[in-house]
Amino acid sequence: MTALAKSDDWIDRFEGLSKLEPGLRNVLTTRSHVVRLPADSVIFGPGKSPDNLLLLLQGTVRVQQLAESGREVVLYRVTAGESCVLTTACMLAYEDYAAEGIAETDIVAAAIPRGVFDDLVASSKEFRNFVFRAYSRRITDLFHVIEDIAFRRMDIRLAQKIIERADTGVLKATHAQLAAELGTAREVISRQLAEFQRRGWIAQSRGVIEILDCEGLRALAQS
Amino acid sequence: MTALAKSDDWIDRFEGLSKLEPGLRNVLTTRSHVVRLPADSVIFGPGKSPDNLLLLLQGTVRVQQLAESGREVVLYRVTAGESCVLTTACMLAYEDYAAEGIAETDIVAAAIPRGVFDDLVASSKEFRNFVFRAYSRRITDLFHVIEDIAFRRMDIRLAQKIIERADTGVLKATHAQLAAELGTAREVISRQLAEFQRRGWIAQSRGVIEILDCEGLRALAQS
DNA sequence: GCGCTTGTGTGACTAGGTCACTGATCGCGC
DNA sequence: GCGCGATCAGTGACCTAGTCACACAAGCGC
Repeated sequence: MTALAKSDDWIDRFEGLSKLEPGLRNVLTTRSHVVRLPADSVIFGPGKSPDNLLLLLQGTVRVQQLAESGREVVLYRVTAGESCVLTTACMLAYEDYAAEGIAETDIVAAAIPRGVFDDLVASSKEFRNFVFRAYSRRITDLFHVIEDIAFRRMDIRLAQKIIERADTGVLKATHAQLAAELGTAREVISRQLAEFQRRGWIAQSRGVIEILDCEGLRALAQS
Repeated sequence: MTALAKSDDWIDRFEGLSKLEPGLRNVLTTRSHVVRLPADSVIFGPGKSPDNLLLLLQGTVRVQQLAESGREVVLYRVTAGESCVLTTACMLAYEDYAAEGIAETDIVAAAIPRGVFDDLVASSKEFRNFVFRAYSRRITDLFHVIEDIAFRRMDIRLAQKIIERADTGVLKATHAQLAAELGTAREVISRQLAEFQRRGWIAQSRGVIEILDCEGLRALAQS
């Protein structure tokens, strides 16, 4: 709370905000507060619309869509230096959505109340640009999700996902989690991974995928 | 051009704008202009980002996503009384999108230049609400598209689409067009429609589907 | 009528999703 | 260390959806 809340240096972590006029920087820091949330917190979701715009300082938030069937797809992730615009500005109006945002790690974020958000949009062209660019970013993310789900092959999408999310050649995730990432069923992931393993691209153990042949995966991912 | 452009009564066709202060109504009418476009005009698309926000007065605009493979999905439609917010505010920033907006009928729309849009967002809380609600609407539409594509069965989606788009019991569309609506292949539509026909729910002829048993379709659509 | 274009029907095949399981592995309490 | 419940992974049978390569049919201009 204290150290971060009293300085305004977090503002500079946001590309579009660094050029904000000093007066408005002040508004931002004095009228927002820094919050910390543990991993797995539900930031927003059906029946829980937030009344703050969150600017993420540390950690990542996963935004996913749930179906009644219980299946899910990951829509996008908000990482440090990005904002959760869709939550505040959008969710207000149409409540029949089924997306939720979950803290994937412990997070630190600046929370801007609705009223302050509105004031800033009114008074700063910089801030408006920041907001609309953030929207733009998210919406193009959604377009990509749609394109992937509708038109791309699962093996390619899975290979991409593994490369994208593998940290130092190792990915800690269960088959069920990967299935939820890609909006498919667990069995499909199991079968695809078995095939990747057969080809010598990966090694598997419970909850862990180790990349053995990154080139093999990449070749598939790019096709 | 003339009659519509000189009066401001079109503003009242937009729910969120009717309460706009008189001064801003004036800004809207004097600094925007009414445009007419023929059916099939490309409003925006890859390589063609618009520099006006369109408020649709008459007609409908279809927004669809194209894949390199040539396949497409319809994302949503903008109808009279709605605005094309995603086009202006979003497309500015991230250019690597593959969505396009097409006039589905001849259209009449009020075109608000970027600068005027920005001024209005800055000066009117009403207008901000209008804009953010419009965003909200579109984004929830996208969520529904994702949910449909990822988790719903084709036969159900097709039945819904037929009901939704059939005018007085008749739908003029080719199988290929319906396939593009739903992001699937033409053959899939042909087979599903053959099945619907076999069940006596519809009759088909070249480019036309006639609903014979709306209840049958509806029962499927709601399951 | 003849040919062209566009729309539709079909069979064979592959990819992906569902269902109903079994077996493996882990953490934990005792 | 042992047993046990919970979680994770593997598998076969089956169904739905998408792909490919066609044939066939309807409208249209000339």
